[in-house]
Amino acid sequence: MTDWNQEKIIGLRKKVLEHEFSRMNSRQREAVFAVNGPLLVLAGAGSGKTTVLVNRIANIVRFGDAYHSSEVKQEPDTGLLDEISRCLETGAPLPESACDTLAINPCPPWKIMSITFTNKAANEMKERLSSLLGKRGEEVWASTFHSTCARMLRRSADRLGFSSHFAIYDSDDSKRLMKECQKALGIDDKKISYKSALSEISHAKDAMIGPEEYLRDAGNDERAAKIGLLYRQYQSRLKNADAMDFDDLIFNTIRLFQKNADVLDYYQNRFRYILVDEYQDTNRAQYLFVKLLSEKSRNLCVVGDDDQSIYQFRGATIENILSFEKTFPNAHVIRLEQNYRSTKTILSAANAVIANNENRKGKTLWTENPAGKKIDAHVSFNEQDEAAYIAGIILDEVSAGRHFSDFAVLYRMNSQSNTLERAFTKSSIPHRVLGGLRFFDRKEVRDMIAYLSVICNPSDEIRLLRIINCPKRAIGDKTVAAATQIAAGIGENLFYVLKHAEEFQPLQRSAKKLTDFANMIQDMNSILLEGKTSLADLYRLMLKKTGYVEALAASGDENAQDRIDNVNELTSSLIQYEEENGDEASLPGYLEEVALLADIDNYDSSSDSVVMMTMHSAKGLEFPVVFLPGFEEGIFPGIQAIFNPSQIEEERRLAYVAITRAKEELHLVCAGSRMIFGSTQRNQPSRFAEEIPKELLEVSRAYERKTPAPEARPSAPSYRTHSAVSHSFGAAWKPAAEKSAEKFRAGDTVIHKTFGRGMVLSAVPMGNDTLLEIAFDQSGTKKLMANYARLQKK
DNA sequence: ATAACGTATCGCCAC
DNA sequence: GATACGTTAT
Repeated sequence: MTDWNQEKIIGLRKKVLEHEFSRMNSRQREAVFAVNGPLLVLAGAGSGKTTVLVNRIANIVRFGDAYHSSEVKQEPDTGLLDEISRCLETGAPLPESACDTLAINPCPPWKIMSITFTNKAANEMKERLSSLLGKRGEEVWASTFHSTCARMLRRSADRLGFSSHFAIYDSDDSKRLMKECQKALGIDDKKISYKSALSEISHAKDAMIGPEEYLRDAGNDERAAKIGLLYRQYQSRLKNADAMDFDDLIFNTIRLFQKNADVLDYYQNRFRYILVDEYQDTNRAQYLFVKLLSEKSRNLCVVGDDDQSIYQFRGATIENILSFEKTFPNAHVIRLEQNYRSTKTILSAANAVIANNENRKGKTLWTENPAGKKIDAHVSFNEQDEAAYIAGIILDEVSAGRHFSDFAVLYRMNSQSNTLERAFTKSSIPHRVLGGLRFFDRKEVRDMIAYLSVICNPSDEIRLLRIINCPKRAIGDKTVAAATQIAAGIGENLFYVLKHAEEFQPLQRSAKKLTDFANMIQDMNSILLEGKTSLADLYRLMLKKTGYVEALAASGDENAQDRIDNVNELTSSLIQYEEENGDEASLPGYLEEVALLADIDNYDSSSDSVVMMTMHSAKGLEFPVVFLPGFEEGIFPGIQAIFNPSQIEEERRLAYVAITRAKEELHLVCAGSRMIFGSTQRNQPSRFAEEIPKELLEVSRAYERKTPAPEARPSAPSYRTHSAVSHSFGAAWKPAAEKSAEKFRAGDTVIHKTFGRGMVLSAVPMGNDTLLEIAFDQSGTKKLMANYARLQKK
């Protein structure tokens, strides 16, 4: 092949690749083609980072490093070259054979690891990979840190003295376990709360400090020494229960790598490319994990935004992103600053707010999108009015043609959701609340999970303790304490003691109850091990044997039916899991999935309802209209952050995340007074609202929306005026029950406050309300909800 | 010894 | 406002 030919082929190849990824901007393409070596992508909100990640993987799988390579594998025959040129001209997709010819060092998909933050993001990644790469896309390892580590640990669990089906403890289990440890060591919760102990231990694990080392470091510090003892006890109990907590998953994987060169070597060779999303939210241990894995290949790509780092409270360190270039010499850095999501107004507001932070890399997002509406900053009287205000806007805009699913309400803390929810229910606005009490956090569901865990692994003491007397089996605290003590004394696990209760003098009295219980668990364990029964059937059998549902029904609990429904709902969850995983399905597998589930994972954007969640959960999502209630000092920023500059910066980043979720419209709402933790507080509007340039805002106050009440004065309303106006304000918006009596039908002539006179064309009942189609004399035909359109019949 | 009842406490964000 | 604990009734 002549030099000339080679050059021509390389040139053509570049053209083809650029064409293949032509839907992206040049910066994004740069990231897609920068395949080898460390790469840091600083991706602002809405700059298309998921697209970049997915396409980068697709490029690696299909073309390898062809874009930057000067190598030419073989001279393609002229027929193929002609065909490629034709495709370039017409924009037709490239034949697969052409990809093969052009590719240099393409990478099999299973050699690529992509780590995301939530399962939802991982699934989205998998879906987009499948649509881009077909079946090959499914072979990419795309999951969260925790599931990736769990997967690796199960393979080599024996090296660490765990079984391959070890249990994963979530924070509730950890909490229970820590309380047991405190009890065992006689450490008063008032001196060292289980919370502070757990958080200390979590930090220690993040720094890769084990219990013994921690105790050594404690020295003369009495408190640290006690925590060290708790730490040691906690870990030894976890080990005995064949269980790991969330932090252990990362910690133990790193230990596994450090102590077993062959294992590390295997994974270093196996994964040629590693990609990490949301890198700003990784902690030290996660950084170490990624660093170890990529040491050989050096092909590490991390994507993140220092301005969106909102998990420092749980150990994420912004250092990881700020010092990436130092840690990985010759790292390539690419900034994505074009935003495709929001209007100019929203983006300017976000930029203005985040500019007040000191500690950041600094970047300014821009967009080609239109300026859009001004940001609505509204001051309402109290939290009920705030909720009513939001409900009112939603109804107005739905009447004007928006869908309920266009709206999101993002709040700082879950406890804010109640008032909002009540207002929505009252106005029959379909809505879903994410977070708060998750399905899998409900007591009865946790009980069922505990049963399944114990059936799977009877040495799981924490779960065993949870269910031993639930439903009531007349096994009391004293008996349990005695049994636990015996177990510790003879070095066997609790289950063994229960099973052989007759042999132990102190347990004589309750021996039968204990052995009955143990036998029941063991029977089901045998059935599980036989492997002939489906998980759903095993679960049904378990319900029958334990009599849990009957006990619930007899309990007289007013929510009994709900709880029974939840217990039964778990059957569907098991069936679904089995369907999705086929032969791979296993009880430990199911339990792992459940343990690593985040509530955002259940978010399904397809149903037409308003979604409510915390600002944290909303990271990575976008909505046409976003409401941010509680935009007040003391709520957001939260009271605990106000006197701490670094926490204020984190809150401000959260504000930045929240604001940039909005595509078209943003509403900042605050309340002049609010009931919080049982007492009424009067909060100033949030400093973050003050940081937005005035010209971007459209400020309104509650009394301006309605007919101004004569006693309402524009500045600092007294408590009296406030309550009076608040009442009339609330009443004006509260029409659901009263007004629905007024029925409209086709042919009626009506008057609307803003649209004027019109005639009802059709009336379709919808839930508690009626959807009206009205032809207005002036403003054309509109669809309105009868109860909220404030129509007058003529 | 166990269960039911009443009282004190404490609140965010999440894998 | 729920949940964890301590107290009392069986």
